[in-house]
Amino acid sequence: MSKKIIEPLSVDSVIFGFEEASLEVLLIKRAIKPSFGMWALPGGFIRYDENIDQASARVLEERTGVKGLFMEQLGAFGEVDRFPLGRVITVVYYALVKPGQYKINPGPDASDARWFNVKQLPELPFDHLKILERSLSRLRQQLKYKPIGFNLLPDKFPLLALQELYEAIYDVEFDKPNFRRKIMKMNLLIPLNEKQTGVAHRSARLYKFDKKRYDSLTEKGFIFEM
Amino acid sequence: MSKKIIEPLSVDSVIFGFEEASLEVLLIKRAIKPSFGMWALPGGFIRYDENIDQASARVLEERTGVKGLFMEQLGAFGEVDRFPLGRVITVVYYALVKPGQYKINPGPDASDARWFNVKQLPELPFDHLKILERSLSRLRQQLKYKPIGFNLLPDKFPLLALQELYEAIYDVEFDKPNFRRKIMKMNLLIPLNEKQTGVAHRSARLYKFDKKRYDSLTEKGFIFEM
DNA sequence: TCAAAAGTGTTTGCAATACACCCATGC
DNA sequence: GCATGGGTGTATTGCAAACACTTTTGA
Repeated sequence: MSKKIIEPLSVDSVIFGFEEASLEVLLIKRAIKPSFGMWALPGGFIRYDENIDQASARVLEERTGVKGLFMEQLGAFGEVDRFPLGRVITVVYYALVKPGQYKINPGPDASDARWFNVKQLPELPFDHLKILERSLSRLRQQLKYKPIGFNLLPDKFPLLALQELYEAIYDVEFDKPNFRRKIMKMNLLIPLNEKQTGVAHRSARLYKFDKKRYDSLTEKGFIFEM
Repeated sequence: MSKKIIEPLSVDSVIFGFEEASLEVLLIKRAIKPSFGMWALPGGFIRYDENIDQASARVLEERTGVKGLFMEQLGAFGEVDRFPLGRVITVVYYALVKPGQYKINPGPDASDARWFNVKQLPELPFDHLKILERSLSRLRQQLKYKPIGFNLLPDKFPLLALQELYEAIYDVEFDKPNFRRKIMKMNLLIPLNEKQTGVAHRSARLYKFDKKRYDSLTEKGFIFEM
């Protein structure tokens, strides 16, 4: 595979995770200039023989070890002076990873990588803060009418985990009984014959997302709405 | 102003208009190779001294004569073989124009330009059909919770025009009294002391969109929803 | 037996829907 | 007078919000 890159074009990734009931984003500590040593979004350049989706998927796999991560394009960012060393336009993707199914790898251009709570971000270089804010608002928007939140949860989860996910991302609180009913009425969850273990209270039933059912309902005009 | 361009990067515009109660898109007839003579989306290259928004705004003004058209970025399209003469990634914007406030100009690379009903499109070159479909679905999505539909109507319009706009774009029918009440309850329209003229029925009151009120309501957490 | 979360039941009020009806205008 | 759209009134229904309540588990 040729590694010849398209010079004025990069991809950057906003990787979201949900850990300890709060929304987190994966940042890398830059080991290259410019902005050496700063925490920043992971990224890379686009090669001549791959499309932009593939470039983004490659970067995501490099950093998380996961193939086929959920990702979606946010858009292109192209202020004239956004990158100090030259005119580089970047295409941004945001991605969602499930807890415990990845292995963080800083990559060749970074000395470290870790999760940051989206409410406690370090100073970011270039236009990365703007990119992150836009990703977050797109995520919030998408979550309202697409069931992509399941990509932030383990395959099997109790209902409260789903509720906490929405509460953390929108910074609101829901009534548990009502939330429960709303979700169950959609018929998008498959109840499992498994329960939580090791909790200091009544253990909850686990569910998994029924993607097939969602797809078939969507074809019939069903619209997911939170 | 330097006209030096960034070679592997173009902008394309999906310009929507609302004419005769149906949603239309502006296409140009290509007067350059490749795909000479085909109807296609208008576009151009990005210059070194402008950001991508500016590049898109420039293209939009070239074709419609209107400065400051409503526009929003759809995203970047970058299949390896999308353009036959070389690797060109394009950043797409969709724009909305009000009836009668523009003057169509094919531009230097086209021999003609005209509106096409989105349901009766000619054959399009490259990935332009995919781009158009994605623009349309983004437009439908955005229209649901942002009052951008007013950018497709004249400044002064009767309520039925707004209803017809939503009906045409979503291909549904609404109950007139209910639609009316729903809109009026939002308090986003300023009733004018003007009426339609030259219609063969009772003339309707005209309204204009109250952008200031929308902005202030939005700050307070109001969410527009159709 | 207490804390904490799981899970059920029920009341209430708002808002979308459906539809009957009268009003104004041009031909 | 009749066709066409403008515009108002009102009954019905469904559903989301609020909250009281019982159940299960671990410590």
